[in-house]
Amino acid sequence: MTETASRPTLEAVAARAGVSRATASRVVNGGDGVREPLVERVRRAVEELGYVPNQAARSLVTRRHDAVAVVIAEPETRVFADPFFALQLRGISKELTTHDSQLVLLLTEGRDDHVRVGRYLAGGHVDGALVFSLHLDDPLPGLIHGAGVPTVFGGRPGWGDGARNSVPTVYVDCDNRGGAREAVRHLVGLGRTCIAHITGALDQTSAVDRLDGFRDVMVDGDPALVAEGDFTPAGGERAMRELLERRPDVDAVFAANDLSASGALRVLRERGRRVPDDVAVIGFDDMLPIAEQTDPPLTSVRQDIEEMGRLMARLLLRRLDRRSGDASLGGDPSSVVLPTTLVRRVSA
Amino acid sequence: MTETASRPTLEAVAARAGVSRATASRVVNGGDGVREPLVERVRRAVEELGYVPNQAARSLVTRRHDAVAVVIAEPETRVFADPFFALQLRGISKELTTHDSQLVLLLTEGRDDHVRVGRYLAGGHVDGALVFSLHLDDPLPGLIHGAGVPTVFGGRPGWGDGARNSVPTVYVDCDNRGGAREAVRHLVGLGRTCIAHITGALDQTSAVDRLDGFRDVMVDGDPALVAEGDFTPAGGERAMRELLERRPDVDAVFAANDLSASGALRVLRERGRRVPDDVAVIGFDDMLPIAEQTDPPLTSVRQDIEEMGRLMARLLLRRLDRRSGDASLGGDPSSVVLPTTLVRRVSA
DNA sequence: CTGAAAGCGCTAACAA
DNA sequence: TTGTTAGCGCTTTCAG
Repeated sequence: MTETASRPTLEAVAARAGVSRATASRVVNGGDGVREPLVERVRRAVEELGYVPNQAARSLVTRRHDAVAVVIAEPETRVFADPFFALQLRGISKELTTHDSQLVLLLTEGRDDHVRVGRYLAGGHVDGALVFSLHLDDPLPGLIHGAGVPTVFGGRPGWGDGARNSVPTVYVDCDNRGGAREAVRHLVGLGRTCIAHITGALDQTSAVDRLDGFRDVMVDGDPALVAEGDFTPAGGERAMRELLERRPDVDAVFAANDLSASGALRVLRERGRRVPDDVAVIGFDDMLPIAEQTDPPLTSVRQDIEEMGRLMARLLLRRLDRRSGDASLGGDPSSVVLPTTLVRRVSA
Repeated sequence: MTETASRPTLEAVAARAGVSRATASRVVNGGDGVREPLVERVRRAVEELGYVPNQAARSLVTRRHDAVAVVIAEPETRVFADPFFALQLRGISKELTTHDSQLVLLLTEGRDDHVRVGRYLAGGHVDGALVFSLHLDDPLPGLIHGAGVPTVFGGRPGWGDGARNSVPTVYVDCDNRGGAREAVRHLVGLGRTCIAHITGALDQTSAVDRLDGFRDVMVDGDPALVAEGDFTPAGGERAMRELLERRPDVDAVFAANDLSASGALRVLRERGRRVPDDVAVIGFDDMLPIAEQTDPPLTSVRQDIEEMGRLMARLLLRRLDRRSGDASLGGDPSSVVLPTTLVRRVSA
């Protein structure tokens, strides 16, 4: 035990099994085309020696890394108020795990970080990237494209559905616009006549899409009934105050997410408006720890966030497989938009 | 542009700069002992070619990976209600970034995952590990120790401060016990006489330590004034109800974290008890998005979570540096316990 | 079906 | 100070 504790190599496994390194390698990588008895012997040797392949050596020759970068570009602290990313990560992690791929997390906070991330991706350390939280003016997509790494985006990027330099953009998103429409229609169905919207941060497509959904239903709505928020509770409060000032007769609010809805709720309570009697409120995301804990519990548009994460990973992995020969899987995967559902609670 | 897009190698850089591969390597790795003009030439070549070192090749010979695993072992969904992990991750990420180290995220959900993580760590893919959220019966520490990877734990592990097989356990935690004492003393100072405690999940040391702190102050307290929670709002509600039933005269509550405090607050409101007039409430963590959003805003024991993450990473990196020669840095780093501060808001 | 041998791109002795 | 050279551990033709 006082020997050098260096881990056993394939060489050692081969020696112990009485085969060549090549055969040992074949067995370790699936064992196709090796006769059963040998397979068995190698397996045993692996077991006994506690052999684990050296990923570095393997990558050096295969040029695969079995690792995927997850880039979260959120300069604001929003990330932390919102369980959103944790859920996505969980979904991604689950999917990657089943494919024996590792998750390399890249958090960025400012301009410098972008450069760093770009370099890292260009460095060929990972097989692909999953990228979140793009803002409209984000330099990241450019850097990523330059790096030439297969990428799937979380949320529709701001540059439109089209191809970008002949590489089609693949993303996973929920039906923000449709979900918003459903929420507003529900308010209409409740008999509300003065329906307002608190937007999200309008440099993100999710906020824009939800606003569009609102307008789809409220054609000819009073522009004063739209107040700009930023997805935070504080933003929701501010917007709600504005709204109350501009249109005291407001009887319903659709907020761009649960967090801003919770802010709105607080202002309404403070002003003595009863929810939902005086003002009905609907959020978006159906983030359980928020929606269920507000007073009153929040009606919200649900999106399956963990599933979105899982799907992103799956699309990326499929694309990677396709690349490395497995031509079977049909064409290049394309973007996916997941449906939403309205979850009714007390607030509307 | 239609050429093979394979990235340039050191060889190419050397050729372009008119030096040997060794010299090019030296420059890329800091350039010590290379004469200025050559350094300059190599730098330029790197620039022009857009050279990025192949990490796999480098690891193969150096046996360093410039990567650290972060293991979050939280089978419950608590992770997502709580911005806790996101904050720690941010701290860790910042620190790792300044050391050019990568963050490999390992999320585990069940027994199988533990095995997988153990194998991964044993596989020598990373230089070290940062491990969170241990529960008392967790098999992970054993696996990790077996893997022989330098590790720093987040939160005091359950097996005591001592060494484990001659390797001292290093962890970073906040002063849970002291913070709890301060909170309870504050309640006493407020003139409260019937002070209750809602515990966290008692299979975690943080919950046990906070309970101990409570008892430090409330020696001879009525055992009926301690109700078991689990760090969730639902657990907090349940515990609060019990408490109200067992001791209707309760006039103060110290909850093991903000989430359970928020649950308690809800029950108190529902029962018509005014906070803080009838019952004073204190939480723990001072998680802003929670503590500031409750009604009324929550007095809480603050711990600097991001700093804890940063510190964990720093300790680990120092240990790694020490290992690889840099003997300068003094002895092996030991555990750190960070102080807490009581943040007064309205609830107490 | 199996083995021998040639590298993948890089660092680190060792020579010059 | 710089260059030469020998691998790091693995996969993958190519013979046998």
